[in-house]
Amino acid sequence: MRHNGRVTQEIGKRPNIYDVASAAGVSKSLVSLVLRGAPGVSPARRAAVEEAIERLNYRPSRAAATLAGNRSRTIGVVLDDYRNLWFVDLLAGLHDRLAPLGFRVAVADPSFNAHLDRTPVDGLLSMRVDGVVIATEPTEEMFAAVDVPAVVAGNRDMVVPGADIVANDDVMGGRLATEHLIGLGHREIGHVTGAGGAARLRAQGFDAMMRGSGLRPQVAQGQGLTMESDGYEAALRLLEENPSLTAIFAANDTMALGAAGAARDRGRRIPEDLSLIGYDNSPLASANLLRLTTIDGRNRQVGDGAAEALLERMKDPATPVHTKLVEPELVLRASTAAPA
Amino acid sequence: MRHNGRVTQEIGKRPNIYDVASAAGVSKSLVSLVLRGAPGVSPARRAAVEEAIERLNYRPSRAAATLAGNRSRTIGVVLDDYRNLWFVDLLAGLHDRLAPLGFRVAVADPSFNAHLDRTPVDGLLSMRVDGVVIATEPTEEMFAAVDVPAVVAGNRDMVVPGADIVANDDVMGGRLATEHLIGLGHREIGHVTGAGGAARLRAQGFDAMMRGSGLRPQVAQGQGLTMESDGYEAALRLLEENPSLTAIFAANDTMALGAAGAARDRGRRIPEDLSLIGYDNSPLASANLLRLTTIDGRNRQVGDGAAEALLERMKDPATPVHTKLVEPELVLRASTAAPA
DNA sequence: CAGATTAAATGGAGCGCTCCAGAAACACGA
DNA sequence: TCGTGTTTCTGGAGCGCTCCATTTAATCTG
Repeated sequence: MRHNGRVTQEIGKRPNIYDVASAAGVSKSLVSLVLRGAPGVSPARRAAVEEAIERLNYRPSRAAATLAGNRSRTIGVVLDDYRNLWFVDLLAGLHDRLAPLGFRVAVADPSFNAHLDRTPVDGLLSMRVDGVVIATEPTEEMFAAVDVPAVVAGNRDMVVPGADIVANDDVMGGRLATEHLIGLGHREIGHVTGAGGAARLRAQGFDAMMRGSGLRPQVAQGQGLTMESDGYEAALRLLEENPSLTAIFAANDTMALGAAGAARDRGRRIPEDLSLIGYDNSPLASANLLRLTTIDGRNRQVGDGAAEALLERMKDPATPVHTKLVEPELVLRASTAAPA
Repeated sequence: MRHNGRVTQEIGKRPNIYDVASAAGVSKSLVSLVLRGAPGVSPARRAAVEEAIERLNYRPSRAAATLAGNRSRTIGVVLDDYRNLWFVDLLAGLHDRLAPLGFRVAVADPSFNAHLDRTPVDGLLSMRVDGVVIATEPTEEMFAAVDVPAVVAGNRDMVVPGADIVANDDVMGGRLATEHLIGLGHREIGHVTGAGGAARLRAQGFDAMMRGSGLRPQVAQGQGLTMESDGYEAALRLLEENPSLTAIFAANDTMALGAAGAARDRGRRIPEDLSLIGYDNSPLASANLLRLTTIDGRNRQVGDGAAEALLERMKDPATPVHTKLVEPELVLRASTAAPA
């Protein structure tokens, strides 16, 4: 009723669906169908609506669509830290799987909480996301709030009840890295680890492989998390404790960078005097200065799997919770070689 | 009217503002005031409302708030590429300035376009952002669409009409880096540059400083943009063309990493045989392996300035367009030294 | 070619907030 | 006690969509 008398759009006002409808000579409902790419719209009308949209420079209101539809067609991703680049492929994987289905991806950063929001999840729930990907260590507070399908990406310490887990197989990756070094002939191998579930599992793979081969696992943990400086410091300690060490497996590429610094500072050339292997296959690893042999966790696949799990749970919330592990693979570069 | 008869919230339904209102024994309008942190609410009622919110686990609908208020209290940021970490400080600066005023920050990635959206700006406009920060090279299409206050962060090739520009002073930074090398005693200095406005200006600063000191500017541009491999390749060329080169200034830290690889491959130690200076003061620069002397563009300040400009233009859209340059500063580390 | 079936298009009723004009409650001096 | 401000609080009217039950148009079938 309010719109019946309107023939032209008032100037200075953003056009809405009614403006488009009257410009195209159709009903607002038809415009809505075109916007959502629904089937069962005649080509002629669809074209007319699209032309009107173009002509009016119309842009649909996400807010109205979300409110009316009671769903945002958006998947929220909780991120740790932008400096750790593993999330880039994760996002790409999520997007590739979700975009064709009309879903958007929205990122929430724990450090960027808005007024009243206690956790980044609050912000996402306020925007009525249809699902949540937790790509950080979950907290009690966080998952107490979640009432939409959720999946935890990456291996974590805490388990979120009701959430699927999709991650690369960190234990296997740790084993793979260690196996590679042993295969090269190394016997004195150190592992630089950090805090967090993924690092723990990688260490576990290292430990299992070493013991399985009758070798002594030597591990050093950085003071902090899994940063460059932690890798540096831990590698330094490793090298000090056992000067006959010929290889180091770092829990991730960033720590491997730190380990490379430690090796340089101790006069050890890579790979001649010390083999070094990282984890993540980050852009860093392919740098010419390092040419770092590493493990690729195939995070794009993890993103794809996370999207898959979310989609399934959105269709049927009663789907039993499951864990999906993506097989990691060894990426050979120039930082590992047979011991002298 | 629809809500008058409702005493308790139906189970399984998300509570809304009316549920909170009746639980707290106040009107929905009062709840709205509390939600927005408005003044002029008695402490007693405010507490009652907050208690009800807590008890019902109520989470306001952003969609409804945006729709009703005709504004989202959100600033959109268009990002280039997550791998280039300069945006991290930019976001932090934006957030710190904006969050206390109740604004959120939403990120749009050009590679992640949704259905119907031609540019990442479309997505942001659909969510009715109150302002846009363009932290990437703008395109014609992009700014044709923008009808909210906009600011371009960083120096770009294209000028967006009506948008303020906030950036670090790349020319000055280029001059600073070059001055540092000259001051150290270097005479044969090369510059590794890339595509894009910022790189061009940094090269300009390099050029000016070299000529001003009566030295010959030697520049090599990578094939691609400003990636590690481009830095590697360009530095290799530089070293080949002029073996007596004693210092290289790279357009950013990532390219500097590439240049460090080139130096290593040509048997040049840093800083003994070759001084190297980067730009951006990224986490990479502080790595122990590089200890890279670099220029800090103070992107946090840039973010702050961008927020400031947006806020001003939101208050008064007629504010004349202006450019704000943040003074960069030299960060001394171990990759530069006097020539042998 | 009438009747049945299917496809295409429509109008109304919300979704959950904000904004605004005005009502109610409170304060205070004459 | 009563005006007269000054706070504080309230109800109504949308915001621009989606969803759904219907209507209308097109197509088929014997």
